[in-house]
Parts: sequence; C-alpha cells; structure tokens
Amino acid sequence: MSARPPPPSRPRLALPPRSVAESLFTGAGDASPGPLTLASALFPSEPDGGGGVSSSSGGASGATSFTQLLTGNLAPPQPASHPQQQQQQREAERGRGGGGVARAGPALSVAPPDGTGAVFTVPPGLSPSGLLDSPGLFFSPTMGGFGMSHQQALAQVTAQASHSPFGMFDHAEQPSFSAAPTSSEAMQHMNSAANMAGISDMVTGTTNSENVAFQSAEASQRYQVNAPVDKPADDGYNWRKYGQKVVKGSDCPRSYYKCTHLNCPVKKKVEHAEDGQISEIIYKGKHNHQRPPNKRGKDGSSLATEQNEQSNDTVSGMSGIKRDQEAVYGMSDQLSGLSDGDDMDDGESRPHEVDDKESDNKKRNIQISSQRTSTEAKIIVQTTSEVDLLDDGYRWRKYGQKVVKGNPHPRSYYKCTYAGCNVRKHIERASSDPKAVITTYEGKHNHEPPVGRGSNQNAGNSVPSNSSQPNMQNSMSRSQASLTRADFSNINQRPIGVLQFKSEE
DNA sequence: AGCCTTTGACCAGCG
DNA sequence: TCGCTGGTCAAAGGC
Repeated sequence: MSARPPPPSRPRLALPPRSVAESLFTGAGDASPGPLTLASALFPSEPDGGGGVSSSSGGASGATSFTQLLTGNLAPPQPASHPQQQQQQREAERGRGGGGVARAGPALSVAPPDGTGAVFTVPPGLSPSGLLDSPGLFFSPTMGGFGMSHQQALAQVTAQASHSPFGMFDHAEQPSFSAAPTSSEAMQHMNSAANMAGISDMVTGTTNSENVAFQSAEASQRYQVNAPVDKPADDGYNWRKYGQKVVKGSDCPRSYYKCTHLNCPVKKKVEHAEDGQISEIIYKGKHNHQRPPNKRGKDGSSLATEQNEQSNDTVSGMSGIKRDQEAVYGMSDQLSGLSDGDDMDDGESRPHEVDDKESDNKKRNIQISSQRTSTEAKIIVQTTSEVDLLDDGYRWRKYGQKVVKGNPHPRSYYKCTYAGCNVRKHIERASSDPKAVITTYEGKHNHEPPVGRGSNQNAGNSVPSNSSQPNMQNSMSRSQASLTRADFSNINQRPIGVLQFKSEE
C-alpha cells in the first residue's frame, strides 16, 4: 500500500537524562552495542530549533569543529535551503510541536521535558543515518579526512560490535526516563566518542550535515530513536507486523506490530524517519506474559534486560516498553557516551592530527550505514579490495556467495572461523558503485581476535592494546589514540538514555 | 510447514 | 452523508 523506500533523511535521537543514563549503565550487559549503535550515538539527531544549538551546514561550516558543535559554540543554524535541510526542518517542526506523529491514548510520562534534556541533532550527513546511510556521506579524505582508514574504522566498528564495553547499552534496565540529561556531559562523551570515530573531522568536513544541535528533549512517552534499522529492535518479545501505513504529516510509513504471544494485546507502532530509521515507537497495552526465551543466539538480543523483564517490570507502568527502549536505543545508549566536562577537549584538538596518510593513499571512504540489532552493523567502505574488509582482526571463512536481485555484484558470506563463534558478516558491493562495499556484521564474537591479526594495520599505534577491543584500539589512528579503554569505560558510565517513547494503554 | 512481511482493501471515528 | 485519516484485516508471497 504505502510501502515505499523511505527517502534519506536524518534520524532523530534524543538524549536521555543523565541520571537515567547512569542507571542504564549500572547493569552492564554482556552484549555490545552495534557499530552502528556507536555511530548513531555519535550522531544522534533531533530536529529542533528551540533551545538547541545548531551548527551551520554546508562547507562553510567546515571551520566548525565537532567540539564546537558539541559545546554549542556554533553559529545559528542556517536556513535550510537544501532539500534535505528543508526536510530536516520539517522534521524538526514535527518533533518540536509533537505533530506528525499520532499521540493518541494516555501516554506514560517518562521523561518530563524540563528543558534540560539534551537532544543532539545532526543534519543529514552527520546523523547516524545520514552519516551512515546517506550515499553522499562517505568519509572522504577530501572532506576533511576521516582520520583513519576504512580498515581502521571497520575495525573500530567491529570491535565495538564485538567487545565494546558499552554492552550495557543493550541490556541495562532503564528504570525511568524522568531525569534530565546533563548536556555538558553528554556533549563531552559525545565528543569523546566522536574522537574515537574520527568524527570531528567528519563533522568539519561534511558539506551538508553541519547542522548539529542540542535540544531539549520532548516530554512525552514516545520514543524517538535513530535506530537505523529495517525493523524494530529486538526487545525480547516476538512481534508480527500486521500493517503499514503512511500517516498524515509524515512521509514515512508507520508500521504496526502485534505481540505474537497468544492473547497478548500488546501492539506497537513504529515510525520511520525518511531515511528508514526508526524514529519513534509507541507501545500500546501491556504484555500479559513473560518475555519469551532469550533469542540472543539468533539475533543478538540481550540477556541482562531479560532478567529484568522477567520480573514483570512495571516501572513507569511499562513492561515491554523498557525492553524496546533498551534494544531500540542501543544506539542512543552509545550516544550516551557523553562525558564530563573535563573531557570536553578530548577530541576537539584532534581533528587534523589524525594520520590520514592511509586514507589518502587508499582513497577510502567509510560509511556506517545501518544497524539492525545491537550486534549487527552495516558498514559501507569504499575500497577496491574485498580482502581489506576481511582483515579486521578476525579470521573469516567464506561460505557462500550470491548475486542478489538488482545488484550485478555478488554478495559474499563470511563466517568467523573461531570454534563456537557464530559471527558472520556479509560483504556486498553496491550496485551503484562497485567500489562501495557494504559489510554487515551479525552476531557477537565470543572470543578475542587471533593473535597477529588485526593489529598489522596500525603497527605503530601507541595505543595500549586492550584485549577486549583489540581491533578498535589497534586500528585507531594516533589522533584517536587518546581514546583508550578508559575513555570507553567513561562513556559506559555516562550513558545517555533513550529518546522518547510513548505508551498507550 | 510455519511464521513473517508486504500491501491493497476495508472499517471506524471524526469533522 | 461525505471525505479524510488512522488502524486493522487478510491474501499472497518469501524465508
């Protein structure tokens, strides 16, 4: 009916109150946030002009550092002249005014908007989706340099997906969403995260995504998320999609899901942003049953939350809600990596310190484009050699190849060769650009990378190698070296919660 | 075979 | 009553 590929646009991500975020991280889970989660966290976005600090967009903003963006030391947002910007503005309008999304039914008030809530908005090209999905947002050396080679980025992402200490993102229980986030902290963590990913450069170099704004979180029970996924994040329950429709005021379709449990009345509506990411999830009803057995092995859902869920959590009167919050917003959690003020300068001085030789030489552009689950991420890397993508520190065995419809290039399937590890990754070349390789990781490594692998890319890296994040650490450029495990840990402890969600009874 | 997604059609509420 | 809109149904197809 209304199914149509959502046009690219920027995702929205509202940062949760810090207190909440912290609570989230107190229960560190074992699952790690997906690479995309990380990326999303780095570039969450929430359209909003009010109270938010926006960076100017366009190349003109190239002078604006990511740190500036984070700290709000930015120039007023430029008028959206670009179609995407205009779209963003429209979204912003919707998000701000609450329009565009049906909000029927009594909503649970989880996050009272106190104006302190920070929403990090990233315009197209910088947003998780824009950043990751937009074909136009390839981290190119010509755009200021991403600061690391595609391999490095890939390794980081992979490491994140596999070993990131941010695991709690996926599993931590969120007792509430009432606390107001500390912008500064959020910004700082974000900054750190940005550093880690070399985002600073990206931001400054991005041409059409310079609009970064911190906004006050909307006080509502709905969740606005940036989950760049093609389906709702796994929240532990089983859902069946029974409808999809384009609602008025939004160009994006709204999907309707029902809990598949017998006689369970719970439904949820999932709204997608123009870029296909989940922008909002609205729950209706309460589960009259316990969460089904963990499906982790299958899709990477979390365990920690499961236990909490089992207790028939009723915090804020929502049972299934939290789960989705956690799952869907793993990415936001990452964003949560906002840090304290003293960390603010972690990355602001590094944008151009990065060793971009490799990237220059290889002319690689990286785009993290999608995440379906906390342990699945899609990475688009411009490269001429698929082999490069395999060298992420782990050993892979090609077990299949297939030519998918609409793409003349074969799609290769790889599986981690480590005994007992079921992580897989799919590599395919974009039909439009053979040099653009899309890598999708599925699952989580239950082991560490084989010795001697994955570290060769940055042999000179002085960053202390961490067993849990070998690739990430090793793959970081010098400029990123400062973001060590400690940094990640810090981020862990300063999660940013989820965005906005709404529940209907 | 079972489950899920897709999607056009249908229904109900509202102005 | 009509048109609009959101929500749901259900057949078809895919995995």
